[in-house]
Amino acid sequence: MIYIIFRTIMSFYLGQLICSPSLMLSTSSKYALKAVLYLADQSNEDHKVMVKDLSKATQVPKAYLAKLLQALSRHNIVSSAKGPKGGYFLTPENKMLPLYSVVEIIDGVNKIEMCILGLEQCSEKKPCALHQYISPTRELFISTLKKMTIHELSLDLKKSSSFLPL
Amino acid sequence: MIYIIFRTIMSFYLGQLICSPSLMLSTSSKYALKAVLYLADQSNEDHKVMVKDLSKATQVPKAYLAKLLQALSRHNIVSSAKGPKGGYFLTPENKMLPLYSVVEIIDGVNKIEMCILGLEQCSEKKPCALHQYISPTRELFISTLKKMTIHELSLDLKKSSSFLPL
DNA sequence: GAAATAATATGATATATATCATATTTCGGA
DNA sequence: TCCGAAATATGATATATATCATATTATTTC
Repeated sequence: MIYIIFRTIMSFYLGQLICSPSLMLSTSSKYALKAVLYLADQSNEDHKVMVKDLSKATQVPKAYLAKLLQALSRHNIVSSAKGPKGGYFLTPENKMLPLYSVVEIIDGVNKIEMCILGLEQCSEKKPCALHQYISPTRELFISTLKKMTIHELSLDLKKSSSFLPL
Repeated sequence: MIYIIFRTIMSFYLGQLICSPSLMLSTSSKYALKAVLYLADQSNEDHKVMVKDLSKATQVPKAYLAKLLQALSRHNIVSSAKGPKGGYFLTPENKMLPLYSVVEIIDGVNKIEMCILGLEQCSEKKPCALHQYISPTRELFISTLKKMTIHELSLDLKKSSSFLPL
């Protein structure tokens, strides 16, 4: 309670919210990516991971993560098995998928490709004021997400050139 | 009401929310940028624009826009005058500011520069799995926002190489 | 084939964000 | 110098998003 009040005061002082989620991706997408990353590193057909453990490893609330994983599973981005010895895992085929697939399912294509100002009418032919300047960034972002496969990322983790999230 | 139900069903079907805000920037930043853009094109010291009119032009709810403008005004990103003949406007100095200033005030630096997975511990030295791949995009994004001045954008509008939002 | 396990499905709640409403201050003009 | 216009400040409400809780279904193991 006191914390909330403090936060509110500080927020006003700073003219912004504290500890708000970062830009670029939605919180949901971030959570999903974290989970997929963990699965890429730790799971396979013979070693499935339960939401419970995924939740601990990624610091994402269990039930919320479960919903995200269900969506991914429904769209065959991740694999799952019910019952004892069950859990989530990634098949080699899953690992070949680009990160884009994850974001696509969670946030949706429209969200990813939408004009930066959120203008429906904005297009190459009738660009908004920011369009031409932001286009390179957007294209780089999207092509990066499309190029990077889950597998690649897990290789980095194996050779320790990157680290798993807490 | 019916609409809400329809939306919910469709959302479930698609596995995602419909018409959700785009990525990259927060809705607030988008609104603020739209307003600033309009001001850059339409206002000067002798021709101030009231929130009411800004609201109409940008399709942003009046009271919400007011709050955003107040924050910008408090931080001298935009100028304002109270009373009759008052309103918001941009001075030449205001126009020299980069778009980054707007986003900085509305979303905050932390939000802009935060790790894409939202990991506090992520850094050059201890990068998360996405860090190295996303860095170019992030840097391009930030440098673009820092380079583009409000003035530049208004020039585009004048020579009609871009269009004002509805 | 019964019991336990874990994903799936669904609904309810909390929090953050966006939106609305109203009071206060400041300024210009009659 | 008083009235009205407009920004400012603040609080209240609604909506979207994130979080929690529970019931259902499928699968393994004994």
